[in-house]
Amino acid sequence: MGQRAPAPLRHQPRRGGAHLRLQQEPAVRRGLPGHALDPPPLRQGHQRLHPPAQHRRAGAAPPGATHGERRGLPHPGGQRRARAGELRALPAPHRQRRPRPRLRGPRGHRPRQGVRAPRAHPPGRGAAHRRGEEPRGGLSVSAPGAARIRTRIAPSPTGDPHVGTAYVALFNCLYAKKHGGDFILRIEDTDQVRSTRESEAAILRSLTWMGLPWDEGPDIGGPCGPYRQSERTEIYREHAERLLANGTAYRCFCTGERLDALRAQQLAEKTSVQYDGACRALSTEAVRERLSSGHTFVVRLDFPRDGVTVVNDQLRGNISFENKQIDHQVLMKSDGFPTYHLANVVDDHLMAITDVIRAEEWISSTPKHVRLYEAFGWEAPRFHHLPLLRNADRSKISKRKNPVSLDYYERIGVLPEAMRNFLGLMGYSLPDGREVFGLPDLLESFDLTRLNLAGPVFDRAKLEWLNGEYIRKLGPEGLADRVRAYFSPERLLEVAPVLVERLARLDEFAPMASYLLGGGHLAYTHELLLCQKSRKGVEWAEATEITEILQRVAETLDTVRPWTAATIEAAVGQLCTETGWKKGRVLSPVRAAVSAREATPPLFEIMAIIGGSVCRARLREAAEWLQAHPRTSS
RNA sequence: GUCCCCAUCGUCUAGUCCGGCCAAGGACGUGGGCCUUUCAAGCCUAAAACACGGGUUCGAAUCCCGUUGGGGACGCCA
Repeated sequence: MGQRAPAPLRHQPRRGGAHLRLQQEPAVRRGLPGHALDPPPLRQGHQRLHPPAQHRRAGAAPPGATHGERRGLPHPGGQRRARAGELRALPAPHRQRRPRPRLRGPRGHRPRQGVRAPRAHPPGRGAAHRRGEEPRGGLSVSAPGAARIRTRIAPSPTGDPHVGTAYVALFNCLYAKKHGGDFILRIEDTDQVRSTRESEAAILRSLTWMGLPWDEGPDIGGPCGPYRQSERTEIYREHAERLLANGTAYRCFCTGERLDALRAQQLAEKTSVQYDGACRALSTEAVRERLSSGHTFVVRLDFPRDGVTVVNDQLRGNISFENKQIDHQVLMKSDGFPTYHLANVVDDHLMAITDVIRAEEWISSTPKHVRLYEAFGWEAPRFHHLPLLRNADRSKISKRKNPVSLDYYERIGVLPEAMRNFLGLMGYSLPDGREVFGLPDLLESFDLTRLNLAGPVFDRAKLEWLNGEYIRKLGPEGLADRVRAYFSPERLLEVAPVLVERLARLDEFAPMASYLLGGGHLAYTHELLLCQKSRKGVEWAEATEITEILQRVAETLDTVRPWTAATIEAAVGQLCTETGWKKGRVLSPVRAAVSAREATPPLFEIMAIIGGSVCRARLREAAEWLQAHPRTSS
């Protein structure tokens, strides 16, 4: 796939990439109200295209496999869907992945309460839509009762585009395409303080670079828009109102100070840390009084103390949580914006998401989401929790221990197809053991239940080997093409201004621009990083001090957006005032870290050219190098 | 601390559901060798793992229980 185009999956909204267009039939209408969210049936002809995958885990059957099918039992047509509907809601042990009920939860008690859906079976999504709850914009992808598979990636625009986002996006995209469905991009910018448009743009750019096309999103629109949560606040407000009205949520007037004190106390007492429900007991009058006197408040989700809430994870089976362990989550912040929990449930419902495929870190808040679906009277989507990418020390992947920005990998010349392939190797494997493969190969046998649930370490050595494989496959002409795109005219023009005054001959351009254009590893030395040269002579700084400076600068630069010489200078300047560090003390090691040279064009200009993701990575790399190479003597 | 998830070479993994074909296979990395003016690539080769303890069974990497270890969550972040 690599040779044909840099991004084999063209961005073709509503049509899917050419290589991925396996099934594009219209959404199938099911005539059975009340079961809109039954595992959607596989299309006619699906079996021809894709022989049934072998499902290792009973509880993780593909959409369309009913209980009976999973167990290899006959299923009389009439009963079949109803039974499946029940099973979706019941904490029934048969749905578990393991052959025999593996009871979870404390003391191995079989969960009995908590999942309330089965009795008053909530109206299916179709019914809800008919009542006028269809997404803004009217158009209906999800016709009543439609079973078209819809997945989404919902990044938060609060920083660099994250490799974990790409990982989750990959599997969402594959799952949707495998089942002939839609893959939606939604921007979760409900954190007013940290969200930025620059970050959002960078995320869209990187996802496009990755070659994972979405069918609906903030840039291309779609029938369920807007796809930016900050533009949907009215929707959340209405929904919060509904919960307040039906008593599943309540207003909380507690101050931040009270909450902090409460948390501190609970920590000291070593009990579980959660809200004590004080405002739950507030009388209507008390609430009215506080409201009229202008107190700010948040809306919290009420959770009964008794019982158990069961989350059915498609990859893990049933997971039960004692309700008393679950906090009364804030749903609406005092700024009127929703928290992730509310926005995500409301949007997933309104956008007719059938399968929530997200990172494992969400497992523990899923019972809150389950409760929210119940509180609204909606049927929940299927949940699939992906393992977390890890650092070499097996902690959750983080920028402090690993470059995590997609922009970084693009800048250092990782090919998007290699990145996709590599991410596809994280926790996943093809049945035949192939390791070099493209999206079409992945799709052919794609089955989420093949995922290895242990968190995979993101191993750059293997990524670079894979990238080399792809480069070799390019051949000389392909390589020339790619390099031309990599050193694009625009990119050269960024570098030209700082070099134009410093060249005697054109051939000096390449060596002088190497650290500006490339992203690769720099060779650090103690002399470079620790020597502070001035008129007074040479002074050696302490490695620990320089390490700290480098780390603090990297940290400060994390949030700088847009990335320009001026903004970088301002941020570094501010850091210096805050810490009392002298500029010269800071700038010299920063220059060394970022360029591995003693002399360069003006520091902030070259940093702007090098790019934020690479600068931050180099600062951290240099700091790490210093820690790993303590200066013994001289 | 509480709750939850996970557990095969240093790393990515196959095998686990349906126990015997596994004295555990492949890949990255590492060591050695071949090829080659050199390097890379390629080829050959070596070292390298079923966390531990019980149980079930004729038989356990695979099923059950426990322990240990790792991770995540416990925000008016997502």
